[in-house]
Amino acid sequence: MIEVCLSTGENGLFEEHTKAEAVIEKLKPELKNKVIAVRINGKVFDLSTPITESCTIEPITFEDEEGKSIFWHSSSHIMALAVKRVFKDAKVTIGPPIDKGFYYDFDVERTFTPEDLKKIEEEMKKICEEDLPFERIEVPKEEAIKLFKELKEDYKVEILEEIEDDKVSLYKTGEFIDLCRGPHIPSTGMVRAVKLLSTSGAYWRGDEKNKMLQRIYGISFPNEKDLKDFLEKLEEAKSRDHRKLGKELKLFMIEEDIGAGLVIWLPKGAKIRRIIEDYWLKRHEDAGYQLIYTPHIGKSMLWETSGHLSFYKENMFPPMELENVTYYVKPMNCPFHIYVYKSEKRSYRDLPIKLAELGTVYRYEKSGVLHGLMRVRGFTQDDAHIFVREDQVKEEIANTVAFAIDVLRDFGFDNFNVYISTKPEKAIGSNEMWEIATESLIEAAKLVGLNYKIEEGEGAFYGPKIDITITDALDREWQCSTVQFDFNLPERFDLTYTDRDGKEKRPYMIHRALMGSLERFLGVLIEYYKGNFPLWLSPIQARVMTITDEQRKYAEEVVEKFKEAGIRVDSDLGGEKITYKIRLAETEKIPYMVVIGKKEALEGVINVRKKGKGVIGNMKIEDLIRMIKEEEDKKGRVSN
RNA sequence: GCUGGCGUAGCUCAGCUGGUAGAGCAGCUGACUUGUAAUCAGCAGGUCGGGGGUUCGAAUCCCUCCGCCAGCUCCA
Repeated sequence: MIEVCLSTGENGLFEEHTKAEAVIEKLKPELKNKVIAVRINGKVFDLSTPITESCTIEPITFEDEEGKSIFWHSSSHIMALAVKRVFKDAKVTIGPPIDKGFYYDFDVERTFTPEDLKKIEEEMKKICEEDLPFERIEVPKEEAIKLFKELKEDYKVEILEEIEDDKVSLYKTGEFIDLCRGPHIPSTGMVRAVKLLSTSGAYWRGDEKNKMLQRIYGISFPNEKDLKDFLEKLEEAKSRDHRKLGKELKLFMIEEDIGAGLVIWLPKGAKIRRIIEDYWLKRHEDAGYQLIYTPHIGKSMLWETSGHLSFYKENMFPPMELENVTYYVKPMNCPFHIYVYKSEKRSYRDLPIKLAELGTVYRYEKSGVLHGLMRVRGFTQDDAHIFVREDQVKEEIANTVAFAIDVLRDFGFDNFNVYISTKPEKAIGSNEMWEIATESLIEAAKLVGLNYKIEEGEGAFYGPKIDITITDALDREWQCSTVQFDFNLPERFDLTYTDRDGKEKRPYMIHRALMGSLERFLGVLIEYYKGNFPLWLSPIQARVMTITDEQRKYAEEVVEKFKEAGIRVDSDLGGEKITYKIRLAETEKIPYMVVIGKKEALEGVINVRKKGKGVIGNMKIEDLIRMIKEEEDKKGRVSN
């Protein structure tokens, strides 16, 4: 007999080789049909695993992240079985769980149509009703290769040939056998709700040079309700899509006739941008940056020296030639900033020199990657380059990261992801310098209290970097802030300063952008706030509206007073009913609605309604002005 | 760029298997003068993304280009 404990506290004595599921059924019957797999001594196993020694078993359910992964992984096997039933010649490749659901890649003669998806989904439901067990089979690798060769599953053979172990595990579900590490749910009956979401092409092993396979994405749950909730959330997410809201709120447009990926800022969006720019300017001057302006194009020699023509050419707009000189539209601002540095002889006393610019750059992005404001071909970076001495590296990086975070917090962002990318295989600069720079980035992150992830080897060849991403409505991450160390450009452009000892030394350079690009930043802001911008960013802060024509004159006086107080106000004094005007203002997401009727005009007050909250009541004009000012000062650091 | 889907009025969308376009909102005009999320009536608005083809006839079928959406790849 062996003693088995559950992590939830129960324990009991069992025969050796009792299966994990039997143990759980005995000790904690309420978990039956809920437990997906078990963890024994830190490792995850199938429920059918026999227990061979005394141990503690931790049941894993769908509530656990790991449980979801297993559940969805098993769902992808079910999908593969369904596809094999519907399309006999389909070859299977890989099918992992993902963040929300699963996919499986198939090699098929023709692509899947939406009707095919329906058929496959129906077949999956059948398979779930059949309640087929997932059987684990361990075989020698050679035997597995032989098996998959017979089954003509070339991709599986290819994967097997790269596996080093002599023994591999297979999982059999119905007539479908897949090479798989496991673990899996006990049987297909556990999946009670399944929905196939989309198809797409995907390169075998993610390599553009390989054959394109057909991928099917799906989601599944242990009950119908979870699926319903999931689909509702998807719908909800769509409603906060910045492309939809941008159109509805008239913030920006991207017009086919003008060009893909080229953004037009409409008056209201432009207003927000202007507010952001003014704020940005002030913050940068306060932080010791010097603001500059540089041209949009530069001679090819510039880009040869910078290395862009050898490392970045495929992302640059094609050259233009006039008077025998070739020019390129700038994809980055750095070379220009470097020339500003070079415009004077620099002393060690001058450093750090911080040059900032809202620089508009153009990059060729493949048509398939364009995405609203998030990925465009022309955008304005809130760019800056900091030239420092070696002994200033740490401090300046810490300052810059803290600055970035502080700015993001003003915009209301509080949970972002921070990534620190370290030295890649191909890199320039000494190990020592890489270490100092990387260490500085890590220290800076710690100093500001950030949780960060290290991305090994993901740095640029010229230096390590720290990136801060913000998540959009559909949980896709977008990089906004970046602080990048550069050992390369100072060398290429032969930057120097005269040190205390009279010798010429090479400065280090830090590229940084806080918001990244104003376009992307606006996109992220729209989704984050669902279009309900905090007051300091609202293009219109208050709208004055009248109940009848009689109040027009008084209303105009009220508007004037708001304007004098520096509040962004507009008015709706037309002949429509007040209910209509209110509805309009609500859909336009105007924070404060000022209603003026007979009573208010008579008493010289205003009636105030707050968006989404309803009527606040009557007050003096000055009271609302004060309220607005106070709210404005908090910027995004308050939830509204 | 690749795979699939899609492109009809300013916006949101309808238009069955081919028979030369329709609604709501917005716009304009007029009436209504209204108390916190849609007052009524009338008018106007479209080379059905561009080009080519099949057909007696194309928004509808085919080809091609452009753009959009999802994903892949990329993202110095």
